Amino acid sequence: MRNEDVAAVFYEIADILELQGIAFKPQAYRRAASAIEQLDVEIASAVASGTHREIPGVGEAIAKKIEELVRTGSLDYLERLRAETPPGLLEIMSVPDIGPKTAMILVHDLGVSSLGELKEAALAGKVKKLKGFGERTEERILSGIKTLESKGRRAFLGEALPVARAYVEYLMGRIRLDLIDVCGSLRRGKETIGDMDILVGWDNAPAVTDAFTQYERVDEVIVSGATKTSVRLAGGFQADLRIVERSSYGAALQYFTGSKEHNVLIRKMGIEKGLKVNEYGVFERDSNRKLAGDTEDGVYEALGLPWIPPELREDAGEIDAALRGALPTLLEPSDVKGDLHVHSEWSDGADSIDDIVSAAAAKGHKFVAITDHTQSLSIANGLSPEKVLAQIEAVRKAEERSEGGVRAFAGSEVDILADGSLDLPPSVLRELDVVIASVHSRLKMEPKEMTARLVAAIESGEIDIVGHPTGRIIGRRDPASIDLEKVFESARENGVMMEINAFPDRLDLRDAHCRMAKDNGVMMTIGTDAHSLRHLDYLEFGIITARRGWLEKSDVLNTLDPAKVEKKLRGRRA
DNA sequence: GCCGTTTTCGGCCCGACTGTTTTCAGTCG
Repeated sequence: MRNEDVAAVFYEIADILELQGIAFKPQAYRRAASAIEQLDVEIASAVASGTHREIPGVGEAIAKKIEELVRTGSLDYLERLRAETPPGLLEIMSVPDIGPKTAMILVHDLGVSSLGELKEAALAGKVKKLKGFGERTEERILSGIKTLESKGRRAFLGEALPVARAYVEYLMGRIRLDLIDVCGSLRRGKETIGDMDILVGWDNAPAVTDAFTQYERVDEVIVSGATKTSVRLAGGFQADLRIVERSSYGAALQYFTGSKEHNVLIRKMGIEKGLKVNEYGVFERDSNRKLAGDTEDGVYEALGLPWIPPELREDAGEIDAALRGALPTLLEPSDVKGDLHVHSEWSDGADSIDDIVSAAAAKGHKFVAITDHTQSLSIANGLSPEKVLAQIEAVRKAEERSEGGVRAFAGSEVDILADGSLDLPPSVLRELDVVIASVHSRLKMEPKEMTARLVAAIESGEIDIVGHPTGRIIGRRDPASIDLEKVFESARENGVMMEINAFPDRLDLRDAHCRMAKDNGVMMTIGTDAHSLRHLDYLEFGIITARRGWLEKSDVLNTLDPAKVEKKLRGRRA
């Protein structure tokens, strides 16, 4: 069982307990689930060493359940909970505005047992006749079901960020705003986004609300009050606007950035210090005197903490680290000097090497690596050994022709074949400046086999980087079953690096795995996996992922000057 | 179910908005 699988079990338990009207336990299970998700070791090895009991939020009862999950792959307790849950309840609770109480009434008093039946009942006007229900509630339920049907998956960070930035730009064009930020999971850089939160500090709330709801991409205004408005954008994406007085802006920014779990800890710290923390500021409980609120820095300072970067605010040990003065100095976008994974028209990319080098120069890169696919990936027009050698010459010439002073590395994204061997002979690999090795086939191997396959590639001594190490595609393909700690150990011993693939639907390694790699002493690289020039912009998402993985400048190869990058890469042949 | 410079028992973050209400519960973030 992977950490995500164990977390999913506890999230489901929390949902069912909540449905049963049980208080506090759901939070306890959610806290444990979230901690396990963020864990920087494999849960199985934590159990093996007995350290799973030390995970925050994991006590005696949950520890036992983790052991059972790791040992048997399933959990009796969850099976029992499922069995006693009326069918359709969880599904019905997933409708916006239907929580545990409402869902229970619908199932019991109306006798519906699926979303479809609920919709039918609402359309037939049966819902509004229930005690405590009315016309508006029935409409809301129908609209909620419609939302659910049209919404589909969460958006990738790479999709949502440009939409949010366009919205902010529009608002700033309508009204002169100096205090406006995107907050929520977007500001924290989560890999997928449920909805976007925009915060505005201004004294004329109605004008901002009007501008917000009049945006051309707004399909529907869901709620609109004095300080809070929610709309649905074309395509089903929800956007929330909060307006606060300027003097509360920092507190609101902190509050609406979240995560919820991080904020709960912040407020508990406040309580211990006799303070009340809300979106308006930090107040003394007794006198209600305001201690902070206009800046986010000030809020943390009032609690005796340094400012914590949004990407770390996940209740993953950041508050502890802050108290100890041990927060990492995170990688900054300006630290990153180039892109280490780009495809050209030689394989399945859209652009010429010349155009890629020029585009990299225009973006201010100091280097770019051309890394096309190899022969066995015929679907992507993979290159034969002869073509690889020819391409090396082509890259050298493109670099000479270029005017931006960009160093162009001749590389390859060589396939790791099923037996762990590489898709190009050593004689060719040794001519290359950079060798990324990736798995593109037979992704569903058994964990032992897949781990051995990656370790064999790492131990070959012919590669620099493992590309998109888990092979996951967010929302579509699960990560391969791999013992990542074994892979990282082998990588450290052999001086091989792990890629953060910045493509929006990959982000692989993901945040928690970056942290795991770092803890295992492995160096990381960032590559866009660009297949066209506009994909070169994806570098940002790799940087955000690195930050969420607690990575510092010194953990990432891309922060070095070209000469030093080259020296490090040449190291594999020494 | 977890947790402890106030606690090993008794707490557990905080406020906006809505709808169906005569004063508040449910939901959300």
